[in-house]
Amino acid sequence: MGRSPCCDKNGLKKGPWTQEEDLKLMEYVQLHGPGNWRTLPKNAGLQRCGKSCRLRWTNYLRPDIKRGRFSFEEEETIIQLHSVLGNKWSAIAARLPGRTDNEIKNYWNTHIRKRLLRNGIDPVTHTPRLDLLDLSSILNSAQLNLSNLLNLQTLVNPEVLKLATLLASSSNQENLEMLLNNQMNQMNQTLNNQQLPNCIPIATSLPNSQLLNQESHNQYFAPDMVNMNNQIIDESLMPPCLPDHNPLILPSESDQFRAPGSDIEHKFNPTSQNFNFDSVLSTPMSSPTPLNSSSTLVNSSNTDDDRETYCSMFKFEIPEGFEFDDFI
DNA sequence: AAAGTCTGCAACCGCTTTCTT
DNA sequence: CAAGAAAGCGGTTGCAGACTT
Repeated sequence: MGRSPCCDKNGLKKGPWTQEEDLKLMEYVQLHGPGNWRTLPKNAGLQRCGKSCRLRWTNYLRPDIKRGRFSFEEEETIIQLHSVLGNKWSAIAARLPGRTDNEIKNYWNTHIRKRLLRNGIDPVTHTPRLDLLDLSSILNSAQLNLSNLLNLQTLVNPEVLKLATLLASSSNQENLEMLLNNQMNQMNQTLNNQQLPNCIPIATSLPNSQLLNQESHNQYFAPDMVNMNNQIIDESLMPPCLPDHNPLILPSESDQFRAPGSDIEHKFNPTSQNFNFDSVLSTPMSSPTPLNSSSTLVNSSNTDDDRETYCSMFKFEIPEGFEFDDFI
């Protein structure tokens, strides 16, 4: 037979916890440690279900819980992880010390999700919502080479569409045309060269100050982290910023990088002293239009509602056969 | 100032997985 | 091995406070 019931549901209190109840629970857990929630309410003198006690402890009373507003880095991390893990809040919370899955879930639903929607990005797929994209204004642009777009229709770059959505919503037609022309130049070069087997660099105009801070960076690129070939990656060679859609996959030795608009290739080689991401980033772009011409639109402002996050320097494709569930 | 609406979040609900007997 | 409860988890709700009309 199975266990006996954890509690008799009749007569148990529900709803908000009082200070007295919190105190009883905290004192009991401090003495006996968390766990054994079945017998805890009775032993602690609480008229609560064990499940309720466990939730109260894990979501509110635990001493290591970080209180207060989510930082910019935390928010960025949540977005990046959600693009990979989806609504696996506990898995996301495991990588955000001091934050609970419930807290992250609430923050996602009340803040991040709304902001993504407002920016025309589907919060489920993390891709632009094409139904909101004003394509007619793009296609009617006098300066835009329509044939280029049509030729590239099989290479729709989600990053282009994402940025185009933002720009379209800002009614800044000039910047939109500049950006699309720039992106098309880059894609044409990629097409011509037929390279970059596993990794496609994505252009951004972020200054280095908006890359991940050290703490967040260390969470993903720990000193003992290995690449796909089980080789330990030198910390100094790790990317300065989280990859966009797959922050937990590091490049393998066969991966190549190229700065946007540049002809110079950089091969990722953890054992080489010649490779570093800064050299990729500092490679001058050959495009006639500086990408940072749109920086006023994509820069992070750090205000409450409009902290747009464009931390993506590189976008990594997920290797075939890679199992997220195994990874998690 | 009052009523209505919106927002944020703690807590609950119900399903699935894990564990105990 | 099976039954059934505990634990874990994501979705949803209810309510207090903030904001708007």
